[in-house]
Amino acid sequence: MLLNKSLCVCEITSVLGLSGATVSNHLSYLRENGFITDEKEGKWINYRIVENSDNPMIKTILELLPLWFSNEEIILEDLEKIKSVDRCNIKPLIVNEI
Amino acid sequence: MLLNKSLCVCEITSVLGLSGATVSNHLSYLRENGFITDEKEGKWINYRIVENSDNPMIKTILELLPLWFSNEEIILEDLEKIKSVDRCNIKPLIVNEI
DNA sequence: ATATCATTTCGTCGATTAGCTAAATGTATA
DNA sequence: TATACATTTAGCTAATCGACGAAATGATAT
Repeated sequence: MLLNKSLCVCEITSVLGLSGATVSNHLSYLRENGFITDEKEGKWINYRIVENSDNPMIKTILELLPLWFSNEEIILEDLEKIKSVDRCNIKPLIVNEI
Repeated sequence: MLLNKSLCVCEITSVLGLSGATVSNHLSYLRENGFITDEKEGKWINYRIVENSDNPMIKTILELLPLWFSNEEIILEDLEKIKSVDRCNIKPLIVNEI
C-alpha cells in the first residue's frame, strides 16, 4: 500500500485488521532500516517509501516489490480497500459478525 | 557456496557445522522451490544452482545474492573453508576443544 | 489548559522455525 | 550379496517471531 501512496498507522491498521501496535512496530522496523520515512500532518504521521535510497540493496528491493507482488490477490484486495478508508473516521473492526 | 560450485550434503555440512539432516532439509527446500537441482555422482548427490530459471523472481534473486552478500565476512570465511574440504575424507566436527 | 485521539512502548503468549538425534532408506563398491 | 556411507525422514525441543492488550507518550485543536 505504501508503494502506492503515503499512509498513517491508523489507515494501514484499518485495512490489514491488525492492532495499531503491530502496525506501528512494523513501520518502525521499516523506518529504522531505511525503507520508509515519516512526516507529520496534523494529528497523523504519514509514512512513505524512500524514493531513491543510497543503499543499493534497499533501492533494488523497493523496485522489485511491485514487479513481484502487485498481482497477488491479497495485495489487490488491500489496494481496493484502502481507497474507501477515511482517516478522519476510522471505523472499529467488526470481528466475525454472524 | 553453491553459487561458486556444486556441492554435496556432507561438504556443506562440514563447512557450516550443522547436522547433515539440517543441511539436507535446507537443500530440499531450495530444490522444491526451484533454486537448485541435484545430480548423482558416485556415492554423492551434487547440488547446484539453477542457472537460468524460467521463474523471473528466482532468476533475479540468484543474480542478486552475490552482489549483495559476497563481501560478507562469514561468506568469505566459508568460501575459504570449502577449498580444503575433501568429500572422500570428511572429518568429524571437533566441538569446543579447549 | 485540557480533552481527544494517534502513536509508541511494554510485557506477555501462542505459533512457527531451525536445529538436533535417531532411525530409515538408498546405492555404490568390495 | 553384504557393507559402508551418503542422504532423507520422523519426532522432538529450544529459541524466535508476530501478534495482542494495556499503559504511556505526544501533539492538535477546542
